[in-house]
Amino acid sequence: MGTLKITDKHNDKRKAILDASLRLFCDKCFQDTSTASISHEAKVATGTLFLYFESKEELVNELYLECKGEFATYVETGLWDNLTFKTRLKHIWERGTDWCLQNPEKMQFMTQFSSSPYITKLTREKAAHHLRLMNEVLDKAIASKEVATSSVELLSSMLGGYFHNARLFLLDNNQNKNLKKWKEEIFDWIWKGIH
Amino acid sequence: MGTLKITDKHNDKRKAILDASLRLFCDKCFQDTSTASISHEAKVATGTLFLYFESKEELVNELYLECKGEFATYVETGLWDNLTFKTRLKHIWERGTDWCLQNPEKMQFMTQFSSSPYITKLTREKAAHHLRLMNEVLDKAIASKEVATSSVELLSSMLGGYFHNARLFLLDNNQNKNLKKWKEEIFDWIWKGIH
DNA sequence: AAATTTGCTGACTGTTTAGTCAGTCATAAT
DNA sequence: ATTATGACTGACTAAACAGTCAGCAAATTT
Repeated sequence: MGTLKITDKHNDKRKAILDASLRLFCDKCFQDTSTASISHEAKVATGTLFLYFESKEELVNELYLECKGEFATYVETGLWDNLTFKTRLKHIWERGTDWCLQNPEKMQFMTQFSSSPYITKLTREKAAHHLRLMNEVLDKAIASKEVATSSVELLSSMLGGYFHNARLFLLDNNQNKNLKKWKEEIFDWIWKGIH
Repeated sequence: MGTLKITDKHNDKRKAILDASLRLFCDKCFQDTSTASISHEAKVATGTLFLYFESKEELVNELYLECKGEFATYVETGLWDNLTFKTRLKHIWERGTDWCLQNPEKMQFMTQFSSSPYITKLTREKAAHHLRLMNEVLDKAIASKEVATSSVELLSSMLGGYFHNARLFLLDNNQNKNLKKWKEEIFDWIWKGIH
């Protein structure tokens, strides 16, 4: 890859390619989305894609990281240290849900690629680092015995899965007028389970 | 596909191809597993695969259906009508967990392909039909008000996700001596949440 | 105004793959 | 023993794809 100067114009093309990738990867899987179709959707030449990203794999890893980063930034905004554990957990639940409902494509993409072999270990580590504030909330709650569990890993895994499934369910039923009621019902449910 | 007589020999080849597919699909995704490699692993010629399955897609759909069917049969064995809801839910949890721990490759394959675009709507419907006894348990519990929820879909989705995540967690920590304790802790957790 | 640099283009290539089909071989029927 | 059947084979093909590169055009420098 020739080194490109980082300018506004540069970022426009880069963003156009990432946006096009997001749309296409949601429709088809990694292998069935050709670099040619991404370039076409982004309205750049086939070669341009490889100026901005070394390979198709690097492209999808970058996209994954940007989505996770955006999610983490949104969720962790306002997650102050001095709040109670329940308030902080509710904050994560509320803002996480909001972001997912407002960014269905990004949510779908992250779900689809979270178990993909094309996302490298390094990318996963970087993504986990983005979410470190959220993990701190759990760690502190366990340390201060606010949650009864025999294993940190178990709690973290279950809660992650819980949130994830619930968000997917709400996303599937986004049109429904009971959305707000369901959101509250699910949180109560989670809280009953872990407390 | 020419029509093949169904004999023991026939079933041997068919099974060899399905077994090889399972092993390879766990390693790589659909697109990165070539029919040539499946044939090689199954010790048959490349053309033979297409005598038993019309296409690579039909092969993966058949494999998916066989796995789901095997799981359903195992879980639903002994799931009698006359037991209490809690006993029946515990039965599903216990046997579901056992099967997953004993069939890690099939579990991995089902997880990987449950959100794959290569599994058709028809296959999903057939798979759901295999699991209808389990769904009956939920329906009856809701009808008899043993579970408080505002939505059958919500309960079903959350419980499915719960079980699924918990099984994945136990599978990841299969070697651990706390396995039995964790299994019980998770069930109590689930029960606390829904009851 | 000329020269140089740099972003961008898209036709092209080497490789890989699903699926085919003409032919072989083992078994069964006559 | 001869013929017939049908499972099985594997070299082959047409299509698709990631990534390249020689050249162009616009911007920047001299």
